[in-house]
Amino acid sequence: MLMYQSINEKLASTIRRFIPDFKEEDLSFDRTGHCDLTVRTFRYKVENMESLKSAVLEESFVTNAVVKGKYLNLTIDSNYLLSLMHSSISTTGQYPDVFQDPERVSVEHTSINPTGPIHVGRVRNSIIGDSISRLLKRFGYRVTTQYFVNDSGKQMMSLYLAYDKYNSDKQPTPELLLEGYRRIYREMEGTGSETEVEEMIKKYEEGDPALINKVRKIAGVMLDDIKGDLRTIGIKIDDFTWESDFIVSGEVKTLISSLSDSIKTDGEAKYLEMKDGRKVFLTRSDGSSLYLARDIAYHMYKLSQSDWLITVLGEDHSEHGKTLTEILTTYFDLVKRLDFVFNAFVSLETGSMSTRKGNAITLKELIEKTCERSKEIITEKRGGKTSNDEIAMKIAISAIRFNILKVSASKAMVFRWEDALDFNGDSAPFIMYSYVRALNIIKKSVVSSDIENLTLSNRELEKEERALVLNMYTYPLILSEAVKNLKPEALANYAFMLSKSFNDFYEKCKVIDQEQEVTIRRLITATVYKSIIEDISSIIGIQLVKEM
RNA sequence: GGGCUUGUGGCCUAGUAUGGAUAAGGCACCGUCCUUCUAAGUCGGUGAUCGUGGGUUCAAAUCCCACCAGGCCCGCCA
Repeated sequence: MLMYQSINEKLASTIRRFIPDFKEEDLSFDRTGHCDLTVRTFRYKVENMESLKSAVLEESFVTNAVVKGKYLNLTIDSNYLLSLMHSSISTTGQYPDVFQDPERVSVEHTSINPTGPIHVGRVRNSIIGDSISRLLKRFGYRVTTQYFVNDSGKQMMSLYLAYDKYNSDKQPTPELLLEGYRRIYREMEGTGSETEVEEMIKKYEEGDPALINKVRKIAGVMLDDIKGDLRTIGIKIDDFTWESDFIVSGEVKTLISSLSDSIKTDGEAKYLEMKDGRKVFLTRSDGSSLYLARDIAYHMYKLSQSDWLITVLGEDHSEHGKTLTEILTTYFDLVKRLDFVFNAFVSLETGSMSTRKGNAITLKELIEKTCERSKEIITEKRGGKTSNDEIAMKIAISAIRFNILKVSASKAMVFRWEDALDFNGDSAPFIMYSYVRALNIIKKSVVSSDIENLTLSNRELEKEERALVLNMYTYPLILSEAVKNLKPEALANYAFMLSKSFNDFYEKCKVIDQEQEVTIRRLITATVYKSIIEDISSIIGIQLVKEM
């Protein structure tokens, strides 16, 4: 949790001396160019705006106040804000400060069936989930990331069966498995017969240890491939749980019997009736369990070790999320916090992506092309000098993560190569480049060693400098909102806005070779910017570089 | 048919939770700025009935209702 206390809180309490029911939300940083911070008084009866103004002016950090209709427009002392941020960074190493929260949070994401390599459509879920988990860690929570591995359904059985039928004499590789998977689906579609797979599901469900071992071995090959791809873009998952574990351990059976008072039956199949009348099935009529039953068991498992569960799912699972929530709250008296984040799909201009159809753009492919493009640009910028592969890779990965994260999760995306390979404007390289500029200023400045002990004068700042300081000051608010709404994309958008603001500062306010007091102040400004960008980058997965 | 969700300049997006001042950016296009901390940058310009129609309000991109269009779901699949 953040230690930060904003000046808004202090101001609000001062204002309450005149307006007892004043709410902090009527105090906001101004984006229309009238002032720094505005007080809106529309909702309240204010007899004397002038006396409110004088009271607010008593706050040392308010340097000016102007009444404009129902608005009270304030100018804030930028030097004060800058010194707040600077002292936080020099004493604790970061702004805002943070303290460890004992609450344990579980973040489940990705959880794709290991029937093929991860593709651009799926990786959105991973990027959002990973960013949320890093965001909560930054906020002080104890976070565990989770992946639920489906090894018991039709898709997994088909993958295994295909290997067993066509390629069992060969060493299983992701490519070989994928080829067999596509082939067996074509055959099943052709013959219309799925009996072989169905029999196998039944055997699996009965807990046949030899079969489970073999299927997991095959699934493991694909899963390792997925893990490797995720690792490349900086994503690590702590805990992998296999669906079949809950079948083998008998937890699914225990769960179902614990629900026996509420369960209804259709023939031999067991289901629960939801409040809206929907029937949700837990078992088939042959007694085998269904995904919902196993996922309830999985959620119970996660609940046993966490205080707050977050599950990132594709939007096709939104009904499932609703069902789970209803079951956990009504039948298991869940009091812990349970959140689902749904992401809309990424499609191609030609339509949806599908591993089975083979028209998906894999993450590998995306990384490769983006990296190539990145190398090209570096070579171009450096005037033909050799490019640095490590820097190119970091730029590529950051660009990929940023491009996918920056769009709100609920919004459908169309993947276009031209957008993916554009490193201008609203992109990670823009932010990374601004960061390099800040580093260069700090590196080249001669007074940097004394920066810890400097005091700021009260001299008026340039417009661009003031704007940057104010924008940086709001970082903790952005961070808190992102946590509250589970919207890591807010940080991506903020990082871009802040970098744009830094670029304005960079163009207009020279740091080196100015009057010493000006140099120092601007150096501190650049240092705070550097710190915030490092902080955000570690959350949204931008891999900063020292030169570009 | 029912449910969920999205609709903002030519294209892409932010803002919608908690209504508040001339709707904020990016791409593309036209023009500007490198002997000064890296031009992957800066500044200026063109370009918006915020899907449509009603309603609530002193005030609506934001709240309510209806409609239109796209996406997703409505399985003893996962």
